[in-house]
Amino acid sequence: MHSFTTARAGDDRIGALALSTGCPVETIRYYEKIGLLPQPLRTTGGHRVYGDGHKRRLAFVLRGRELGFSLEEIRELVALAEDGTGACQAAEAIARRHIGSIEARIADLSRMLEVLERLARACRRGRRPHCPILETLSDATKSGECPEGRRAPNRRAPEPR
Amino acid sequence: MHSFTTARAGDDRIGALALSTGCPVETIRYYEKIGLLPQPLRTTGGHRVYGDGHKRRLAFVLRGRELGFSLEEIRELVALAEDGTGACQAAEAIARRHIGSIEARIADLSRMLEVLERLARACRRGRRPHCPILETLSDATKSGECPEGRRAPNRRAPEPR
DNA sequence: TTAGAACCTGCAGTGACTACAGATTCAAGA
DNA sequence: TCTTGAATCTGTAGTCACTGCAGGTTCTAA
Repeated sequence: MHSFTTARAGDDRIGALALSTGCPVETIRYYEKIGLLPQPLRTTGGHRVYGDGHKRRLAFVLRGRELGFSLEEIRELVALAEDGTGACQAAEAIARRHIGSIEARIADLSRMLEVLERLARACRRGRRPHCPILETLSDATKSGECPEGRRAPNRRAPEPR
Repeated sequence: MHSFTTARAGDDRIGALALSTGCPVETIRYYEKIGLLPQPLRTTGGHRVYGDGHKRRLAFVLRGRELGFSLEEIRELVALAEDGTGACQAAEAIARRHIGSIEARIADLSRMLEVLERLARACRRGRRPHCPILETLSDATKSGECPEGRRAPNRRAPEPR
């Protein structure tokens, strides 16, 4: 009937899996390539066939990404989920570390926002001889500076996008 | 005395410029390569020599980065700063757009933070049969889900780092 | 049988750097 | 003048998490 090497009810091709999870096909293949998803079965022609185990694993990864974990962190979390002993403490440690970095990023972004909104308001009030935004960028002694003065050199980019 | 093609008081080598701005040497060269900084003069041996104009331009770029602008946005802002006519309105538009994207990123991060903190607290309260973090990742119908249910597929990564 | 959708592999590009190799130049001391 | 070692040079590759494309193969429905 069909040419699956091992076909079961509920098996999906990559396109169907992409559709049901909202994860692009290319990304699924990428996750497999870097070892975050196990290799699925194949049809005789070489097309991937996913069973329930694969689907659960992909969902795990995607939920991790929604919470902002890096793929390396997710890799650790996957290992913990499959291990068991002491997993909860280790998972909590990963989460706390991640929470710290999110808080730091929010703090960074909030500082930027504050300065930018002040500058944009100054633009709007207008009738200044020069643009407050461009002046601030051209010369930090002008209105845009942070209250605490010159900040430490930024080794990591503030907004890597 | 020295071998500058055109030497002036206040001229700096790349190392001194890096030191005074806090911007790594490699990054300065990178900005030059992508055309964000103009090509500096050179010594007869080929070492870069920076004058005040270059220093001001680098400072402009770095302040833009501190405010989270992308290098492309900074490129536009540089052009506006050198142009003049209507520059303020254009600069404000760029800033407002940037403000919008920062607000969106803060909102994303705040949502993540909320879920993560709830999960980490649940871990700490402990004595559960299973780890709340790992359970949430394994099965979204558990405690970690957002109130509005399954979110739209995330085409852009939530935290690209 | 055939058309076309879906899938395959492999590679290149993104942004904003960062790191390295291997060569050259510079400045200061002997 | 010579030497030493720091600073600089160019060019390339790696980072993260994908995304897009070229060129080929397989699958499925009519």
